[in-house]
Amino acid sequence: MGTRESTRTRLLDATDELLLASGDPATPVDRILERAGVSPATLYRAYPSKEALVAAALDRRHAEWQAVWDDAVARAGSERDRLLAVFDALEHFRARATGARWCAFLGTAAAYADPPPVLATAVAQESESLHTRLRTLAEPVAGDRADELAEAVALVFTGALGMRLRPGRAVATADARAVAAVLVDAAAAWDSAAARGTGALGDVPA
Amino acid sequence: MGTRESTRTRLLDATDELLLASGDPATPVDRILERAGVSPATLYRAYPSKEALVAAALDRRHAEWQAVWDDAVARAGSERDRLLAVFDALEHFRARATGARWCAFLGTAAAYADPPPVLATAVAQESESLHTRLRTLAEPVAGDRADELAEAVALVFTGALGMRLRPGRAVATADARAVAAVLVDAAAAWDSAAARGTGALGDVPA
DNA sequence: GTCTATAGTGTGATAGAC
DNA sequence: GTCTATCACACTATAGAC
Repeated sequence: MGTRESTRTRLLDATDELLLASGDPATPVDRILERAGVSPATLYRAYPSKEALVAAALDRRHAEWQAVWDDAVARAGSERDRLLAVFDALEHFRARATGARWCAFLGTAAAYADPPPVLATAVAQESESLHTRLRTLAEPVAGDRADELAEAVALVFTGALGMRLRPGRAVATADARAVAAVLVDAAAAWDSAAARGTGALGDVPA
Repeated sequence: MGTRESTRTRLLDATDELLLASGDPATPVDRILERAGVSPATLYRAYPSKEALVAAALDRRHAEWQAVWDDAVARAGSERDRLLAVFDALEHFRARATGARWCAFLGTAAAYADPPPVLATAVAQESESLHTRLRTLAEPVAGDRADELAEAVALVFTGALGMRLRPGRAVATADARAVAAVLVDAAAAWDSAAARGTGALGDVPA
């Protein structure tokens, strides 16, 4: 399929570094081509459009993220820690060479009021897998209220990413994890209270 | 300084609707000019650049947001509710004619890896005032740990905005408020425990 | 034959002259 | 308010190098 270092790989690397990690949605193709050491013709034989290239880079990034997250879950020693492992994974993921300015997927979603289908799909897949996995990990902790807890953890997780856009107000991953831990423990209390058939502190207002 | 409906106002209105609310950072000037019924020359006599116009629109939006937030705080009946009023304000603010796709300020921050100074300033002002106000409102509830609680509320608030970028996963403002309420109550427990001179449940890890 | 280099096209934008 | 200079971008087409 290619030379020694596939041109596709070089294109994906350049896109990952220049566009996704830097979080500059206006990165022109020329800079990607230059960095990849690839000519325009080669790009457009490999991918039908710039957006398709970006989508492919997002897909690859997603797979890497899943792997990092899996490892973090595997290292965790309790059900509570397995649910919170998403924050440990984030710390590892961010520490890589191509850690993103805030989030490659949300950044792509933010760039388009009406995203091209190929990008909408890439973004939606990450959001879906985030929810599905959190939902699964929340179940042993929160039982019937796993959906609620998964949403709360996703909220804090997404908040930690978004806070990086606020100058001087980025939140340490450990702090976000601690905030989520309070929610996890509260939910665990609801759940065991429910198991005992009583209501508990957090029977939310409206 | 203008005709009957100042051209500046019409430009700001158009920018607010077309660029900030729709959350499309690539909105061209032409569409703004067309909507405002204003000629290019007029724009560039009023503002030195497109970015300066956007910054002015952000500043105006910020002032409106502050007013809505002030009202919500004034309507609240307890210190706890005054801190959580930021979510009531968000609900009101979003319900206006020009409610944003997710957030006009974070959207601007996301659009540029290295924002033009005039925009960086507009964005930073909103983030600063968010923190300062939350910090002040958190003090009666959390005492010494007001900073921590303010950061946690900002985290959930920003998370609620960011979740709107996840297709099908937007979080109801009321749900985000309920999540924040759990954190507020936990912090209040820490604070009163501290007042009694004991440690409490949430003595966070690292 | 896959790739590079380069030149070129169409489009649409910012900015400013008239 | 019209009109235009300049530019940058996505993408294509051609011709040759390894």
